[in-house]
Amino acid sequence: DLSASQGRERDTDQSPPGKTFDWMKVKRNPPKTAKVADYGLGPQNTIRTNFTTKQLTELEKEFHFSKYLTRARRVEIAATLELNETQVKIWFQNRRMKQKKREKEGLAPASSTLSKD
Amino acid sequence: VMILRSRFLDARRKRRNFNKQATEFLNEYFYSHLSNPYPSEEAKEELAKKCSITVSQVSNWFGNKRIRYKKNIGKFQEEANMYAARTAVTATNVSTHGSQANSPSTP
DNA sequence: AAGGCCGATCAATCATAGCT
DNA sequence: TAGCTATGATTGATCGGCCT
Repeated sequence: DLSASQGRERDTDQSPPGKTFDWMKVKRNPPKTAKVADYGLGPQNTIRTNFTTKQLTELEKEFHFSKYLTRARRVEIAATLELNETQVKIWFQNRRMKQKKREKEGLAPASSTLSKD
Repeated sequence: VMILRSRFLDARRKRRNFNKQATEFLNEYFYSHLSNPYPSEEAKEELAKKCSITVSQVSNWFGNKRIRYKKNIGKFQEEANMYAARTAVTATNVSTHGSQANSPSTP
């Protein structure tokens, strides 16, 4: 299946403002990475890791070399950059998505189907 | 320390606010689908076209809107009521025959 | 059964726009 | 001009689904 979903969606729900729907209650689990304070003193640990310029540069370099990682490569990079294998894996995943998005946008930023409205 | 300051110094980050009309369309969709403000890819494309922005920008807008809305629902009540009332009128026009004809403002 | 990838989204943050 | 809020974009990480 691809995307041949046809059909007009006629759901203009006119729900009463102020009501809390499920999507408003969604809560993501806190990142398992980074635990700055595991001394029992946890104000707000588990924060989004901030990659250093050095790490990003290295990751970027690797990405240019290969869009996908092999287990060995991942282990190696993780060790070198002092990151988890998961972080490296996720970084590549996000990087690929970013690349895709850029290609897509850079294909026809403006002008294309500028017919009369 | 100033180390990571340059997170990329994105020159691209030259943000530009959207047109008032674009924001109108986006908010219209958002509040008329408040129970599930997750436009499909197709819907995003339509909105992008109507607003003269990219699909990504539409996604960004909804992402920010959803997060900020649920973060402080109260702050958006006015806005919510405004758009709710707006769509209510539209809906009424379609299913009403009655009498009091009014507000045909839609050139 | 386990692990990786994709697509979408979350959530926090950045940096600027805009109003007071 | 300074300060604060509104808002678009970026990104590390999560969620659910699919595949191998």
